[in-house]
Amino acid sequence: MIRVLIVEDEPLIAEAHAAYTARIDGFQVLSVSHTAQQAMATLRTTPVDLILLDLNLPDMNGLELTRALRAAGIGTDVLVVTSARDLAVVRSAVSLGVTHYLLKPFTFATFREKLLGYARYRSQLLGAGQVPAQHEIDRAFAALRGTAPDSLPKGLDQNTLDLVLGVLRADPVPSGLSAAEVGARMGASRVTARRYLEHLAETGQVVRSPRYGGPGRPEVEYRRV
Amino acid sequence: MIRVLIVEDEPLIAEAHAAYTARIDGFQVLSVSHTAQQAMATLRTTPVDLILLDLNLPDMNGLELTRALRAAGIGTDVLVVTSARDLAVVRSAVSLGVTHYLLKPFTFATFREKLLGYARYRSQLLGAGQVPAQHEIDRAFAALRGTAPDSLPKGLDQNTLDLVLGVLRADPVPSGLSAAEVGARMGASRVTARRYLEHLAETGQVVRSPRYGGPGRPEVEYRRV
DNA sequence: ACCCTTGCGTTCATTCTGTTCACCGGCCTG
DNA sequence: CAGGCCGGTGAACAGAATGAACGCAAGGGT
Repeated sequence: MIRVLIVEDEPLIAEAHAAYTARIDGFQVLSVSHTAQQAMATLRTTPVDLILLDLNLPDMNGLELTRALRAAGIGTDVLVVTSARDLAVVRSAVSLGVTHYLLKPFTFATFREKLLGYARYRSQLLGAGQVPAQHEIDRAFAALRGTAPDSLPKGLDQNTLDLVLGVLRADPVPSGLSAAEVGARMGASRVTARRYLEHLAETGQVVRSPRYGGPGRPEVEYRRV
Repeated sequence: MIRVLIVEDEPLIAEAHAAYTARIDGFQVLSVSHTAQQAMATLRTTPVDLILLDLNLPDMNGLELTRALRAAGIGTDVLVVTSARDLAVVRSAVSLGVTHYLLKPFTFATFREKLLGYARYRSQLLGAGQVPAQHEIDRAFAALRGTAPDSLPKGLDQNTLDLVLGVLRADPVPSGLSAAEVGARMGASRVTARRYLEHLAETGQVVRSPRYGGPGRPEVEYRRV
């Protein structure tokens, strides 16, 4: 059982994370802290395996808390949960040894994927015996970081999805593209392009809007957000 | 150009690592330290991107040096090079944010693989723009940790792998080949060809892309990078 | 109102994928 | 030398992803 400490100042969100964590086999929420001070105190008295850490705390930045932990010789693994889309923050987090970096908002599937990746890493290192070989270490590192992608609904293919996204990104005119245009540019049919565009629309990565003008039914154009 | 500091007490080995590093495109050996004190002093005055760190130093354990760096707010990335096959050491290293853990003795191929993995991680994070999305962070983490092991996974044979690579190289059309085509050209079944092509794809030596056209499910074509 | 035009949204045959499982040959063991 | 095991292969199969075809929806023109 992996013991988890949740550090999050917003009570509602902390509650949500706790509920998420409890739903995953092998994980157990040990405690919830709302400030960095509180977290430090808890960690001094209670053995914890993994910290779910919000970076935005009232009394101290989450990265500083991590640094303080490391300085104190506490090597507990940390999973950062934040809405900070800042490259410098990501790099700092990596250098401080956080196991994963999860951007808010996230779906339960994404959340679970990260926790399960951590569980894999853990079991591989613990189960490896006393004399790990290079390839065992590699496997453990890969389990830690190599993420199983959010599984797509049936009928969709990751390669094709990447192609569609590539076409949308590469479009010089940011006004949007119709399904037929996307299909032509990626070398597939309108039907296929549409399937993926609709998926992207449903998952909020793209917006649909009608394009009026000529005679006939208006076209639907898709634009990245 | 990635600036590298080598920290290794044994002069001969330090020299070897420096030579290895210099042989890899994009890496530049900035300095060599033989003690932790020396390394600290160098880092205070010189900007360094990556530290190749031997754990066994005369004046201080390498992990302690790393912890001291973090405590001092120095987030330089660290690649640990050691012969310590100790699980606790590996876990500590991870929690302190080392990018890779390389067991001595190693071949040049293994060494280069780790450095190139780091270079991939770096370029992905730097090139991502200011607003990374979750999947971009995931890709960067995967590049950092997803390693291609030297030894082939079970079920694969070096001779067959060479054959597949030969077929891909000999292809006059550089547009890519399907698994069935590769299989036919090497005199093996599609299933076998696919096994090896997928391995090559996972280790980044080959890219997969769908090939659309007529009715029916699209083919996957594999192309060397 | 009415028709005309044009693209949408869906269905379904088609083709290739991904996986499983039995087989074959070599190697170690008793 | 028999028997079991293991690593590598391919035949067979279930089903996944695509596009041609088609009826209908949604605009403009008169």
